[in-house]
Amino acid sequence: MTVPVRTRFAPSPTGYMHIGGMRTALFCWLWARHNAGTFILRIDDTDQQRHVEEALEPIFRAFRWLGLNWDEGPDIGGPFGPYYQSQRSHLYKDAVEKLLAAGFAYRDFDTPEQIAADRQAAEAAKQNYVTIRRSLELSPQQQADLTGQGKPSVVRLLVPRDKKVAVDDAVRGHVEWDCALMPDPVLMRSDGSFLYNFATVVDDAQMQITHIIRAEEHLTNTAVQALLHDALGNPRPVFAHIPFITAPGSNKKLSKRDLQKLKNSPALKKMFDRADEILPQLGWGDSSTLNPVMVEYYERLGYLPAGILNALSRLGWSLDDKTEHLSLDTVIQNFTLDRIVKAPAGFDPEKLQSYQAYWMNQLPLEEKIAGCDKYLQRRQEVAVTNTPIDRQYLGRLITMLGERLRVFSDILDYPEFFLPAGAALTYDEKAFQQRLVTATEAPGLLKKVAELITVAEPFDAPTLDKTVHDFVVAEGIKIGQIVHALRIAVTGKAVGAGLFETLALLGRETCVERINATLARCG
RNA sequence: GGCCCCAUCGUCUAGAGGCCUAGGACAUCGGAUUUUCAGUCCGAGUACAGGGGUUCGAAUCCCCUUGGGGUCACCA
Repeated sequence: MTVPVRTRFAPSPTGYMHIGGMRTALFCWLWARHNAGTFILRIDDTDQQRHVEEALEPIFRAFRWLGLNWDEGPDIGGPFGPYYQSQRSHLYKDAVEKLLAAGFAYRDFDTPEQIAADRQAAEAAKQNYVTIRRSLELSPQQQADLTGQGKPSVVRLLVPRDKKVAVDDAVRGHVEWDCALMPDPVLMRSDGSFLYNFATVVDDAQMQITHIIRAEEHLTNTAVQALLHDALGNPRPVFAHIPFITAPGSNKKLSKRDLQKLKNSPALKKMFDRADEILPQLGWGDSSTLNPVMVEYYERLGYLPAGILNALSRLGWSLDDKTEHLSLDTVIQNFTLDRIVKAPAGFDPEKLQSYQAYWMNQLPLEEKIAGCDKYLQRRQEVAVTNTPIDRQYLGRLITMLGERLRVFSDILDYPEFFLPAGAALTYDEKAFQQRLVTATEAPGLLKKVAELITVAEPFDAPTLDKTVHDFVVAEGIKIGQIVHALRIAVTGKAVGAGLFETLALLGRETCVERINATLARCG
C-alpha cells in the first residue's frame, strides 16, 4: 500500500508570479496529478507583509489562467490548515518546545554581534565556522535566570556533529553533508518568530507532504531540513531538486533583479519591445510594469496556456527523443521525476514562440475569434471608440492572416481592417516612397487598375486575381509593378496577407476609397 | 574561500556499455513555392569540456583536472 502523493508549492506574496516559480509549481502539480494525489498551495508569509491579499492575487491569477488547480490552499482551506504560515505559529511553537525538551535544540544567549565576531574570527583563521555553543554550558538555572532578566535568546538546532546527513534526492541521487561543518541553524528568533527553514519542515510534516519538489537552490537547505525531520521524529519526505531556469544567453538564475541585464539579451529585448508596443494600447502598463519574467506578461499579451505549459514542461523534462508538442494531459500521464534533467535549463523565448505558434494553430477558429475579439474590444474601451466588430469578418481576417497570428494581441497589428469608413490609413513611409514615388509609373497604373476593380464582379479574391493579372498582360508590365503599390494603397503597408484576399475582405467601397486617397497623396 | 550541485549542437533535449560515423526540436544558413511577409516543403552546418583509467568495446562506469552554478543570515 503506497501513501497517496501530496505535493505543495509555497509562494511568498511578492505581487507577481515568476515564470521560473511557475515551472516549479507546474512540476509539483504534475507529480500530484500523475499520481492522482493532492496538490497544496501554502503561503509563505512569515514576513508579515501588510497587503498579503493583494500581493497574492497575481499568483492565484497565474495558476487559474494556466488551469493549475489546487486541492488545498488559503482560499479553499483543507484538512491541514490554515494555509498561511503567518497563522501557524502555534505549530512551530509546539515543535520548538518538543525539540528543546528532547535536547535536540537549545537556547542561545549569544548576541548577533558575538556570533558575527565568531564568524569573522573563524574566517580570519581560515577555518570553517561552526557555532561556538557557549550557552550550552549554562545550567538550566542560569538559563532561567537570564531569561528572567529579559536577556534575549534564540533557539538553535543542536547539530549532531559526529554524523553525516544523507539524502537520496529523486533527481540528484545520493547527496551527503558532513554535520561537523554545519553551524547550528536558528529555529526561533529572539522576538519569538520563526525561520523559514524551520517552519517549512513543520508544515511539510503536518501537511503530510510526501514529495518536496523545489528548485535546486534549496539543495543546501535540505541538510538542515532532513536533520530537523529526524529530530522531530517525522518520516522524511522525498526530496526532488529540479534545476533552476537561467536567463537567455546566461548561465545564471533567471531573476527579476537582473532585469536591466535581461534587456541586453536580443531575444528578450524583442519581448520587452513588444510589451511597449501592445500593452499601452490596452491600458495595461508597459514593459516597466510587465516583463517576460512574470507570468502575467504572457497572459496579458494573449499567449495560450497550452503554449506556456508546453514550453515550461520541456524545460528540464522530456517525454522521449522526439516529442515536442505536448498537451497537459499527455504530460500528466507521462511525467516522472526520473526524467527530470539535472543541469540548469536556459529560458529560450524563441522556442516559447514556436510552441505558442503551434498551439495557436491548433485552436479552432471560433476560439481564435473570441480571443482576438477580446483584444479588439479592450483597445476600443481604452481608446473610447466603438466601432462594431463583425465576428464573421474577424473570422475571415484571422483565417487570412494564418500563422502571422501567434498570440491574440497580434491582431492589434492590423488596425487597417478595423478603421471606421473614411478614416485615413497610416502609411509605411519608406515603402510608400519606394513603390509610389520612386516608381513614377505606379500612380498611373494604380489609377487604371482602380477602374477595373470598381467594376469587378463578383468582388472576390479569384476575380480580383484574374482582373489584375489580365491588366498586367494588357499593359505589358510585370506583376511586381502594380501589386506592391496596390497593397500600400489599401493597407498602407508593404507586407501582409495575400493581396487579393485582402482586397476582397476590405470590400469594393473601401478599396476604391483608399486607392483614391493614396492617389491624392501622391499628388 | 568552505560545502554542495552540474557538464552532449548557439539553445531545449534523446542517450542508463555495443542500436551513435550521436537522434529530435528551436534558432541559423541555403534552395523551392509565392505579389510581399509569415508559413509550408526540401537541404546544410554545428555538440559528447580535457586527461587518465575499467572494458573486447565508453557520450554512457570510476578518478583527476578544468569550467560553470548554487549556498553559506535572528531572508524566503
